Amino acid sequence: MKPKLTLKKIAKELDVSISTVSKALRDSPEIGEETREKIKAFAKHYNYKPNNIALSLKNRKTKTIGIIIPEIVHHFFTTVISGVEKVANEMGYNVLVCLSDNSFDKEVLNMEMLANGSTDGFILSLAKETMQKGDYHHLQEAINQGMPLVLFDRVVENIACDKVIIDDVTGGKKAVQYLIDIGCKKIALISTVDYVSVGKLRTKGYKEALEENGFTFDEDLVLKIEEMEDSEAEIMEFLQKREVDGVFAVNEHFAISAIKTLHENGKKVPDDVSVIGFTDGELSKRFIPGLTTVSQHGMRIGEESARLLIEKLERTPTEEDYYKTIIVETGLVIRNSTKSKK
Amino acid sequence: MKPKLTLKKIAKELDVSISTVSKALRDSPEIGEETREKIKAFAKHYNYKPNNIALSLKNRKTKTIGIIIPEIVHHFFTTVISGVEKVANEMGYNVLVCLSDNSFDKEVLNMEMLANGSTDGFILSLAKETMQKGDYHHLQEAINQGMPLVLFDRVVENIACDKVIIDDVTGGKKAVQYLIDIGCKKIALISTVDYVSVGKLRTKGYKEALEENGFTFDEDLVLKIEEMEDSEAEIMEFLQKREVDGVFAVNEHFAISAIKTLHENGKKVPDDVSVIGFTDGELSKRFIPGLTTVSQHGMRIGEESARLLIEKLERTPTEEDYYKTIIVETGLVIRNSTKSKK
DNA sequence: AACAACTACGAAAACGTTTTCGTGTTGAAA
DNA sequence: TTTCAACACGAAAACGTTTTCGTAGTTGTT
Repeated sequence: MKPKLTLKKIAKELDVSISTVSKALRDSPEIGEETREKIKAFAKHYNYKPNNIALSLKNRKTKTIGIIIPEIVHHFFTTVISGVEKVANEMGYNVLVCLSDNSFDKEVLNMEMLANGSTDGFILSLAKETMQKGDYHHLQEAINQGMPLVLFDRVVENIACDKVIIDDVTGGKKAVQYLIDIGCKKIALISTVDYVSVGKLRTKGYKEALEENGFTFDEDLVLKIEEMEDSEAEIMEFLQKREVDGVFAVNEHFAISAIKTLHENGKKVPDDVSVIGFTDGELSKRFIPGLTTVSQHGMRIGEESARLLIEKLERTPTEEDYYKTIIVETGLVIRNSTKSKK
Repeated sequence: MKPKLTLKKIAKELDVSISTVSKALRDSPEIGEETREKIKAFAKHYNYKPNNIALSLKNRKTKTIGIIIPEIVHHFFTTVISGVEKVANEMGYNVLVCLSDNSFDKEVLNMEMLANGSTDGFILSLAKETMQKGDYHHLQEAINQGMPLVLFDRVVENIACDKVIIDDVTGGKKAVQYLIDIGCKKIALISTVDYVSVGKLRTKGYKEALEENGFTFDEDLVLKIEEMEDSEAEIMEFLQKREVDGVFAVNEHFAISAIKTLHENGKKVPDDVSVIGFTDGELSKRFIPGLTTVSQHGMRIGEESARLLIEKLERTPTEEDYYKTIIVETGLVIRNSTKSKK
C-alpha cells in the first residue's frame, strides 16, 4: 500500500520547490521548459492526481452538489437523480445523495451535515412531514449562508429560490379532460391529503376540467388518503359504494389499487371503468392492463434542476440575483386502462 | 448573506487565540472554566459548525463513502442504496452516489474522481461492460492505495476484498425446486448471457434442481438474452415454439414478458404455466397476477456492505487484513403466478 | 560599465482545523 | 526570598493545494 503522491513529495524527489511543481503541472510560463517537462513526466509516470479535499479547502468550493429526497425506493425520484447525475457529471460535479425518509428532522439534519462544506449547493424535494409542519427555517438558513438551493416537485411558495416543478394542475386537468373525452360521466378522484401540494394541485386540475365541461363537482366522489399503508382497503371501500365510470388517481399506486379492487368487484377495466394514474413508472408500463398515466419526465426535472444549480454556482457573484421557476410539461401516455376515443 | 463563522473569527471577536477557541469547544481541561463557557456560549449563539473540508484535510478522512452502481432506475439497486444510507447515517457517514451506466469507462472515471480524497472507501457493483471486459485494474489500484472496497451482487472472484452477495445458485435452485414441487414437468429457463455472473449462477441452480429430481437438462429449453431492448420479442418467439408448463426467469422483466406473451398465446398463468421470477420488486408485487419470485433483500445487502466497509475504515491499521464474503440468503415469495402446492 | 528588464525559480501566506509544545502567571512549599 | 508545580493560554506546525510576491542570475541597452 503506497500512500498518495503529493506535490511535496514530487518536489523533494526532484529537488525543486513545491511552488515550482504546482506551476509546472499547471503549465505556467513562469517555469523553464526543461524543468517543466521533467516534472510533468515524473508526475505522469507516478500517476499524480491532486487531492480534492485540499483543492476544496483552497477554492472554497467542493464541486459536489447535494440532493435530498424523501425516499429513493420510488421510480420518480430515481429518474430525477439519474437526470441530476447526468448533467452534474458532464459539468464535472459529484452528487451526494441523502434521504430524508419523509422526516422533517432527518431533512434538517441532512442539510446541516451537507451545509458545512460538503456541498456547494442543494437540490431538494421536501419531506411530507416538512410540508405538514410548514417549517422551512432550514431552507432559509441555507440560502442566507449563500448556498444556492433548487427545489423540485414538492416545493413551497414563499421561499426565494429556483424551482423546477411540473404543472400539476394542467396535468390533472389533461387526465380528467381525457376521461370526459372518451365519454365518462361520473369520475372519481383518489387523492392525498391536502398538505401534500401535488395532491392539492392535481385536485384543482380535476375540478377545473369538470367545471369547464359543465359537470358539477361532487365532494362525495373524492377520496383523500392519509396513509399509504392501508390505502388499498380504503380504496376498496370507497369504490364499492359508488357507481363510477372513470377514476383519476394522483399516483400509480392508487391507480393500480383501484384497478385491482374494481376487478375484484366484477367491474371490467377499461370496459366498465376507465382509470388514469399519475407518474409514469415501471409499474404503469408493465401492469396488465397497461396504465394510462400522466407522465412526469423525472429525468428532465433532474436535468433542469442540476443545470439551474450549477449555473448559479458558476455565476460570478457580481451578477444580480433572480430566481427562475421552470415548469416541465406533463404528457399523457395512453395505454389500456382507458377506453379508446370514439 | 453572512459568511460562515470560523474559529478565527470567534477568536478575534473574543480576543483569544484560535487554539483556545478550538480547545474550549472540544472541552479541553486546559482552558479555564470562565473562558470556556464564554466561548461555548458565543459559538452556540452564532451557531458555529466546524468546516467539514478542513476537518477532512486534517484528519485525512472524509467520513463519506462512495457507492457506484450500474444503474439507479432499478428497484434492486435503490433498495441497496437505501440500506447503505441507513447504516451510513447511523455511523455518521455521508453517501456519494455515482452511476456507471453499465459503462466500463464511466466506472473507472468515477472511481478516479472519488479516489482523490472525496471518499474513504467504496461500495461497488460492477458494470456489465466491466465484467465482459474482465478488466479490474481500477479495483486493484484502489485497494493498493489503501482504499477499502466492498463489492456487492455483481462481484468478481480474484479481487481480494470484502464481498456481499446473494446465493444465486441456491436461489435459482429454490425456484426450480418449487416449480417441480407443484408438478411442473417441462421447465424453461430465461436467462442472460453468461458473462453476467448472476445469470450464470442462477442457471447453475436451475441445472442442479433438475438433476437432483431426476430431470434431464435440455439445452433447448434455455433462452439466453443479450439485449434488454428486444427481450420481449425474443421471449415471445421462444415460448411460442415450445410447450412448457413452468418458466423460471432470472429477473422480473423477463418473467413479466413471459406472462404477457403466454397470455397473448392463449395460455393461462398459472393454470397452464407457472412462472417464477427473480428480484422482488415493486413490479412483482403489483403485477396481476402477483409474481412469485425469489427475493433478494437489497436492503440487507446494502446494510451489510456499509457495515463491512465502515468496520474496515474504523479499524486501527495494526489489525491484520482479512476479507469476508457475506452471503445474504434469498427467500421465495409465493404469489399468484404459480399453481398452489397440491 | 551601469542599469533596466527578463527569466526562472523559491518563500510564504492562505483556506479552517487540531495538536504539540512552549511560556508567562500564579500560589504554595522550602 | 527562592523554587517549582500547576494553571491558562498562545505560537506554530501540519494536512495539500494555489498564488502572490520577492529575488537571484542572466540578458540587453545605451
